[in-house]
Formats: sequence, structure tokens, C-alpha cells
Amino acid sequence: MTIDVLVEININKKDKTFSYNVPETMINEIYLGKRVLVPFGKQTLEGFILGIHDKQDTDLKDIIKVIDKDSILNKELLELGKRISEDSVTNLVSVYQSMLPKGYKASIKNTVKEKTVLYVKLNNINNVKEYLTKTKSKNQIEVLNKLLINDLPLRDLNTSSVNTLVEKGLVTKYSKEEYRLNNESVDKVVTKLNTDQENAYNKIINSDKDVILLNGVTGSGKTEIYMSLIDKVLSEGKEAIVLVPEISLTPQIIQRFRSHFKEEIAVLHSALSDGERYDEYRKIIRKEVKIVIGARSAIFAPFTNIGIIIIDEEHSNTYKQDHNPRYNAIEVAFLRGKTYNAKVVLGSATPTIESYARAKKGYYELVELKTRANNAVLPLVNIIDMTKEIRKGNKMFSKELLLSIEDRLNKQEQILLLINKRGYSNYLMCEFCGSVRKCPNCDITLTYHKTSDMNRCHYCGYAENNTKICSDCKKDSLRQMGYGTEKVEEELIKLFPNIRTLRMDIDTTTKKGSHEEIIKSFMNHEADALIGTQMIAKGLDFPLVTLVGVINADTILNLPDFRSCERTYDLLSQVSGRAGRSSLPGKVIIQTYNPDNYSIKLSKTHNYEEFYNEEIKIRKKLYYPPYSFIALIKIGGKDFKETINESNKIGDYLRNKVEKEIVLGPSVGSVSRINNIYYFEIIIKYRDKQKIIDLLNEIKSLTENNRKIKVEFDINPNSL
DNA sequence: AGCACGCCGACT
DNA sequence: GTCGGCGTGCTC
Repeated sequence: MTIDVLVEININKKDKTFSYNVPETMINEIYLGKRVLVPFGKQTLEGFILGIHDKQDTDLKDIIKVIDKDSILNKELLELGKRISEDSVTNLVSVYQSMLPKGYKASIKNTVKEKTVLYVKLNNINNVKEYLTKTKSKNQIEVLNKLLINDLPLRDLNTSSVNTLVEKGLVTKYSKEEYRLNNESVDKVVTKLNTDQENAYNKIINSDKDVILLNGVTGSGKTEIYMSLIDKVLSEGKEAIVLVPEISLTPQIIQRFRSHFKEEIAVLHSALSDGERYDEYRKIIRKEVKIVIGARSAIFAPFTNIGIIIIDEEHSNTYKQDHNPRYNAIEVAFLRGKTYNAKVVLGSATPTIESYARAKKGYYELVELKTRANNAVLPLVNIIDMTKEIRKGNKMFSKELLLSIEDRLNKQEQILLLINKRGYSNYLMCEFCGSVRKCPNCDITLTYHKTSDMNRCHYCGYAENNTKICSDCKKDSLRQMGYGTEKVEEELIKLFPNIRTLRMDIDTTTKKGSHEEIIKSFMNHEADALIGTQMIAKGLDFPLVTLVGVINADTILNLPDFRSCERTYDLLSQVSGRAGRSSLPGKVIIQTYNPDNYSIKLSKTHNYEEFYNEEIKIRKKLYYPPYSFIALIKIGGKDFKETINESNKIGDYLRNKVEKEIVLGPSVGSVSRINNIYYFEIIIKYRDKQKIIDLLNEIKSLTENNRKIKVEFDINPNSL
């Protein structure tokens, strides 16, 4: 037997496979999509089996071994990978690699193994019953009585008694696979839909469209609809995939799904250990579960009879992978949905402009939920003009925010404070000459880290001791600008010495489980205020929160990105949605230096459509999505001149090929230099997606032999 | 990705 | 002459 193997390194010739001979002893382990270890020149590489032939060829080298026990990539997923590779202009191997769960990718040396536990079973029931009438040992009687009901793990029994019984030949120890994540038995909760939810549900199941956009305000109860849809799919004997943004994959949501679906569900997210993830995948392959809930890569769950794919918070930018292969899980969902004739449901309070436009045009079924479930009212939103506050000397907290905090403290209600860190970290600026301290390798603003008292570059990891000396004017005038969660917490405690605070940001959530701990602690009212970054904006449900404060609403708005208004509106709506989710009415205070910007102003009314109508005008005028697709070509090289030259060549090539489309650049990249590699960018705005994908694949094969430059492609990039 | 091969400049 | 730079091509 010989096989075609796609090896893990990038062969310059497009997705070339190599043939190997399979030794007799391994023949029954060979399946398409499994990984094998093969000799390759002088090295040993991993590769995927893409072809199996029944012939004999002694000229070929033998494979070393078969790595995978189960083949996760079945025929459907192998085909899907090819399509993704084409659409995202990435090598096939890297697509297949990212379709496998992370634990599987670990090097062969530390491949994850099944966890086994020693169990004890009875040998012969009659012998045991007879022994029970004779023996006087209390411990042994207890052990045997337990085992009469069913086999038990050794750790739950008296070990020395078991050992005695083994010697007497009455019981035997054996090892049994045990899943690392056990679905602890919970009472099954039956959800009941209210009238609005019922209507939405019916509209979804009766729709003749492949894709449904479920646009519901925060707290309108989309999750109950999802669960009812899944119930229906399960009753038809089919499977369901639920995608949520990593950040909102909180214990709260998982618990809700667990309590509804019991053990029929597997959970996949980045906080799992390799072992846990391995086990969750085995549950899927062994067909022990019918539902998968997970982040982006869960879209590749190896189900074979998918009935529905649900994507919650569809506007979230986490569905697009921000490194190669740059696939978008939503587009993958469409592909898989089509294969299985399964509906794809996109849910959001603030859909992307593109999705909403498609729904309005009738490509998607539009289903709307305009009121909150349980009669909760949408919170009152106050927008505070910080330019006025700063004249009064209120830098961080406006008067109104302070009064409201005090009020909630008196009433024993809870407060959520959002500090928008993105694009607004603690940078150092010279008070004298205005220059900002930057990374010597990357041209990127350095961030001051209080814990280590160092300035760090978030791109390359460069770190230096904190300094007050400006590198331009050499004066002792560098001053910390901006503030993060830490600073806000500090100030808050100064102002309200008795306040109990919790902080949630990258620093406090690196440890496994710390995210959950903070949420649990806040839920139990062990703190009055939760101060955090974006990660507190989504999906959380704290009934006692009646005040949400946004310290700095403008930071995203100031990013040089055509989606900055959309992102601002999303964030403000999401975080506002955290207030007043129970019977207590909620209030939101948004502090901003741009109170007249429509994305901030319109977050007051909770009316998405109003915002959409404003935003779509601008998109049309400037020929941005959904009126065009955008592709980004990133060219990097060590030699500045060489990189410009090659970039220009690519630009010219494109301009020759696409007449009416728009090619911008090459221009200096948004980050011009990282780790002493220079970057240039070419942006293409176009109408015909397929045409440009083909063209980019052409450029890829033309440039991948060029060792002077590295070219990367990003179709519909998350940010520009 | 590695590694060999080969073609040029600088040297004991 | 020969050591070593790196541009190019190949790995079943």
C-alpha cells in the first residue's frame, strides 16, 4: 500500500503531496485525513494522508508511524479545507492543521493520551453473595455491597479491602478511560418561550432561506430560542454547532446549556487543557454528544449529520482568525450548512452592517426581537460631554458618574465600569516636546507596565526599564498618559474608601479559571464594582447591576479604521445591555469627548436600525463594505529598498489585471516596522469577490518562491 | 524548514 | 589555490 502525504512544511509548489510506502503492520491504521510521521530528506515530518493506493512501490520510503488514533478530518472536512485554503489564500497544510484541535497539534513526543482510572468489578456474583454470608469484615461487606450495584472507581473504595478481595479472587481491577471534563449531573431545565420568542422561533423554522439573522436587543432572550431550535434538531436525530465569542464563553452560558441539554453537549474553548480538549473531541467522534458549543474553531467539529449552526454575537470580530489561515468561521458555517442542508442562524443585538444589509436585501431571513424578556426595561443612557467636565477639573469621573456610584453603594446595588483599553494604553509622552516613547524595532508606542515598572512593545516584546528621559529632547519630562483598569480602581478606592472592587482585564485573567472566579465572586455580591476592559461588555448577566459607566467611549472611534463607528456603537450597546437585566431599572453613563458623533449619540435609543441607516450612507459614499469587498496584501522584507520594489511590482501587476477595481498603495504598513522587518500594504476594494480571490492566489504562487519578501493576504480584514 | 550544491570574492 | 558568503533547488 502507498499513500500520498501532505507534509507540514510549505513546499513552494502548491500543496504538493509526497508518496510513501506503508509497512504491512500499519496498513489497518491508514485512513484519509489521519496524520503520519514520515522521513523527509534528512528530517522527520508530520503530514496528512490525502490519498491511499493499493499498489506496491519499493522505490518509496516507508512511513515511520501513524500519529492519530482517530481520524478527525473526514472526507467532508478535507474538502472543506481545500475550499478554505483557496478562499483565504493560504496553504492547505496550515488550514488542515488549524482544523485539528490544539492538543492534536502538539509534537509527537507529548501527544495527549486518554486518561484512565482504575475501576473494580465483581468476578462472579454468586461467589460474592456466598462470601457475604460468611465474612465479618465490615469494610469488605461495604465494598462488595457497593459493587453489587455497579462497577466503581478504585479511588472511591477502601483500597486495602479491595486488595484483600482481589487476592481472594472475588473482584478484579481494570482500567477504564475517563473524560477529564465530566458533565456533572444537573437537573434538566425546560425553557418556555414567551410570545415574541415563539414568533421568532416559528419564523426561523418556517423560513426557506439558508441563513437567518436574528436581531434582538440585549436581554431579549436569544439563548432560549437557540435552545428550542436545537431541541427540534435533536428530535430529528441531527446535530448542532453553537459558536460564541471566546470571551462570552463564560461558565454562565455553559451552565445554561448543560442544564438544558445534560450530557449531550461538548464544550470547546481555549481555556481547556490539551487533555480536556482531546476528551471533548473524543466525545464527538464517538458520537456520544450531539451538540458542540465553542469558540471559532468549533466550527470544524467533526459531526457528520449537522442540523443547525448557530452563531451568537455574529458581529464579533473573533470569528475571523487574525493569523494564517485567516478564515472566517461564519463563512465556514455557510459552507458546512450548505453541505448538510442545515440552517445557519446569526444572532446579534448589533449585527455587522454587512449582515444587516444582506438581510434587508432578502438574502437572509430577518427575524427581530425588539423587547426584553421578563418585562425588563432597557436602561436609560446618559451621555456626558467630558470636554465640559475637564474644565471643572474632573479628569476621570464626571460629576454624574460619581453621584450615581455613591447612590448605588448606598442602595447596595452593583456597578460595572468599562475602561476601553484598545488603542488607549499607558503610553509615555514628553511634556516638553510632545514626542511619544516608541519601540526601537517596531515604531510602535511603548506601553508602561506598572507591575514590572517597565515599558514594553506589544508587538515584538521589547522591554526597557522605565525612564523619564525623552529620547528626542533629552529632557527629564516623560509623563504617563492614559490610564488603565488599575489606575481607575486606584482612584475609585481613593474616592470611596469603603468600596469593594474587582478587576477583570488581561492581567487578572491569565491564570486558568480566574475569569470564572471573578465572575462568581461578583455574582455573589462580594464586590460592589467590577472594573474591566472589553471582556466585561459581553454576555454577562448580573441581576444586581443597575449602573454601567463607560469611562472613555472614544478610543475605538479614534482608530484609523472604517469600522470604528460600528465598533463603538457595538461596544456601547453591549455594555449598556449589562444594566438592569432584572426587575431593578438600569442606568448607563457614557463619558466621551465626542458627544455629537452618531455612533455615540444613537446608542442612547437602543435602536439599531437608526444607526444602520446612518452608517450605510457613509459606506455607500466611500465604497466600503457591503458595497465592496476589501482585501489586504501585506508585504514584509528585511531590505527596505527591495521590499518597496517588490511591493510596487505587485501593485502594478494588480492594476494591470483589474481595470475598474480600486487598488490602493503600496503604502507603509499600519505598523511600518516590526522586529526590523519593513512592511508595506496594498488594499483592494472590489465588487467581484471570486475574481480577486483568484487573482490573489495567482500573486501568491508568483511570489512564494521569492525569498527576499514574505507576502500575506487578508480577505475582509478585521481592521485596516 | 533544512540542507547540499555551486558560483563568486578575499585570504593564509 | 581554498575558505566561506548566500542564492537556488530539492526533499517521496
